[in-house]
This record gives sequence, structure tokens and C-alpha cells, in this order.
Amino acid sequence: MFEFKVLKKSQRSRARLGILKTGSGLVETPSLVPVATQAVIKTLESREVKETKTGILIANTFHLHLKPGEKFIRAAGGLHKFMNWQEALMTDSGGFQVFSFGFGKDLGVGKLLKYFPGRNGINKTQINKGSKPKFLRITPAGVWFRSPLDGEELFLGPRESIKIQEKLGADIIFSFDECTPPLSSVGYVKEALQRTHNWAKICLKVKKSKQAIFGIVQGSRFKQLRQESARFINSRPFDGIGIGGDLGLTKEEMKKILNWVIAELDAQKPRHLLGIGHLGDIEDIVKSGIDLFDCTVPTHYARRGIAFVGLTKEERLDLNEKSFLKEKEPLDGNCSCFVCQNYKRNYISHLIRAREITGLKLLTFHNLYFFNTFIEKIREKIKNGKI
RNA sequence: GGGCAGGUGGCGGAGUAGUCAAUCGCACCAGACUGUAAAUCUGGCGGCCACUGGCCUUCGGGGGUGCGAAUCCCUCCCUGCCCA
Repeated sequence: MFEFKVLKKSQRSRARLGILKTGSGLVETPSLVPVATQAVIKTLESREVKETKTGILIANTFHLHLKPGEKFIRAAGGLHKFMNWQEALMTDSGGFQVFSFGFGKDLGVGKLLKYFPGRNGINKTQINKGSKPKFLRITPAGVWFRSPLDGEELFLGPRESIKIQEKLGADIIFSFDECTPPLSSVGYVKEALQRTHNWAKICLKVKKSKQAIFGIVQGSRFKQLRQESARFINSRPFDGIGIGGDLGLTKEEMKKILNWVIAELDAQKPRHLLGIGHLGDIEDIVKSGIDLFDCTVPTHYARRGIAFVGLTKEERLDLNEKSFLKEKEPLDGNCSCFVCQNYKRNYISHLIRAREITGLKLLTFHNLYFFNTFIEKIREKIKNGKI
């Protein structure tokens, strides 16, 4: 069962308020989708995740295929049962790993580039037509990876990804794509886009389950390719649209790219922006018309000791700093999360500095609650016609 | 009282005459992290400045020998271990 309903469209932007109905539960949109790569929000158990106002998670095909293997998860009754998460659930297809274990690893870059031409010895374009990553082999049929666990070769293509995702049994699955790096030439991206589109067709064809499936738009920072990809993916019978790949060098460029893509999409389909979601990005992407977005920032930063706080503008506290040992207030005086109601900065800082895992847990809990509350307010703003 | 070992920057610990303001680790400070990497990466870390360089003050205290010492000599103080 899958249904998406737009409840309200903003008059001031492309922002919209919606509701996503899955077999496992309702999700109010716009919504953050916290990342549970290994079928867990690191440091939290499912009941705690729910207490952070999270209603949907995304797990990862590639990682769960490697460990423990989809057959164990299927035998356990599927991901929901396996991880005791009865709410909505997505699985990412493994397409991002084509980038992160491929060119991303070779060049030591993320999908958002902080390097600029001429600096750090990196030129703007390093991936040209015919370029090949060192550690994996991209073929028209799919991708040969080397297992990061034992070095064994393994093949993941559209068929494999869908079969695995069917066994994992999330409510929403993604088509297998190639996430291109931010240093790609137009020639390379064109080539990769061919593959991604071809794989999208195969994914639709081989899927037998009743799971909803989202196609993924690629095309990097190139207008023609983004538009072409958006039209293509939009024209296929996907239940929703994912937008992936790199989104330029600046926030302005990201907005521009989202506008190119979203202008081509049917309004009734949900749009999921893959891997973006710093606090400072959220309002912008929502205004661009994004309904769902997954991001590791709240959870990943938590494990670096960073708490996100602040009523109006984003502030970060680095609890590694010794000075917090003196502070007797909660992380955020305006936050009503369990952590802010019960623990103070001094103690959390101590836990982080002492490398106690509970510190990571408290920050993870707070950050997720904080992000979800932030987005709740954005939904409120759409409802009230403010954005 | 005697013997041995040793005292280096916040801590641990290199260096044992010039290339030493002094390797390195920890701690500390600053920055980074966007379809996850359980704690990572980058930079700084004596002071001052006209800061791709220069100046000043440092290697337990004091005094020597050298053109030149954290490094050699004398002396004092302190620490650890062993003997009495």
C-alpha cells in the first residue's frame, strides 16, 4: 500500500505539505528520513528512534547485503521485524556506494565538493569520458565491487539490487543508479546517465513485489542532462522520484539544479532528495519542492560530539570542548527532548570526552529530535502560508 | 651515609656540542564532515613582530669550557631504586 497526497501547496514557493501513506504508517511531509545504513540508527534502538519524532528510516542495500545478508533478514521476517521498526521504511539501492567506493574513494571527495579549481591540487574536472574508478568496475549491466569486509568481488546491478531490496522488504525501495562525482565532465555524466536510465527500466521490469519504488534523477550540474533525466524518470511508472548525485559547488547552484529538475516532475509524486539535509539547507530544499530527504548529518555529527541547537539560526556545540564541563544548562534550553529535559552540557561533555558511548547516544537522540522539530516548524510555516 | 639511574615545553617521551624553539604521542585550540566512517581528517600548539622572514626567552638552579651547549666540566637542589 502506497499513497501520497499533497495537502497544501504554497503560494510563495514550490513548498508543499503532504502525507505519505505506507503499509507501515503515515509520514507527514516534508520530512527528514534518518539514515539507518546497517538497519539501525547508530547508538539508538527503535523505540528511542520513534521518541525522536522519526516516522521513517532508510537502510542500505549494499551494506545489508554484505552483512548480514538479505537471506537472514528475510528469514527473520523482513527488515521491519528484524529491527523492530514498525513505521515506514526505505532502502537505498546501493547506487551511492558506486560513488563512495569508486571515484569518491579515489579522489578523497564527498558528493558535495568543498575544493575549488586549482586548490588542493584538484582540478574541477577529473572524471572524463572513459574514466574508471580504481576499486570497482562499472559495466553496462551493473557494478563489480570489492567487499570492504573481505575483498571478495561482488556484483550489484539493477536486478541484484531489486532482488535484495525485495527480500529486505522495506515499504519503499530505490532504483539502482550511478551517483556521479562532482568532478565529472559532461561527457562522463552523459555516459553514466545512460546506464542509470537503463537500470531504471530494468528495476521496474524485474520488481515483482508490491513495494513502492522511487526512480532516481541524475545529471550532476548540467542543465540539459538534469532535465533529460527528470523527464525520463518522471515518465516511467515510479511511485516517487529521487534526486541524487552532486548538486554543484554552492547552495545557489543546488537551488538552481533542483528547480530544473522539479519543474519537470508530476506534482502528485513524492520527491526525495538523496543525502542532503544540513539545517541550513532544509528550508531551501523544501521551498524547491522537496518532500523527503535523508541525511546523515544529525546522527553522524552526534558521534563527532556535535549538538545542533538554536532557535532561529543554526548553532553547533562541540561537546569535546573542555569549557562545556562548566556549563550547567541543557544542550538547548528550548528543546523539549528527553535529553534536554534530563541532562546538562557538563555531563554530556564529560561522556564525550571520556569516550563513553552513552554520550554519543544522548547527542544522537537530541540531534534527531532537534532536526525533526525544526522540520515540524517548517511544516507549520507552510500551513500558515509563511514559506 | 654509600652506590646507581634520572631531572627537556601542560603530561609522557626523543635528542646527548652546531642542520634545536627542540622528533613523536597525549592533552589543548581552530576548522572540516550532507543516499554513514563508533569517535575521523586538516591545521595550530614558548613569546613578540614590519609574520614564505626576523627578534627575544627556554631543556632542574648557579658557575665554567667552547666561535657555538638541552648536549661537555664543576657545584648545588630534587626524584626513583639498591646498600648501610
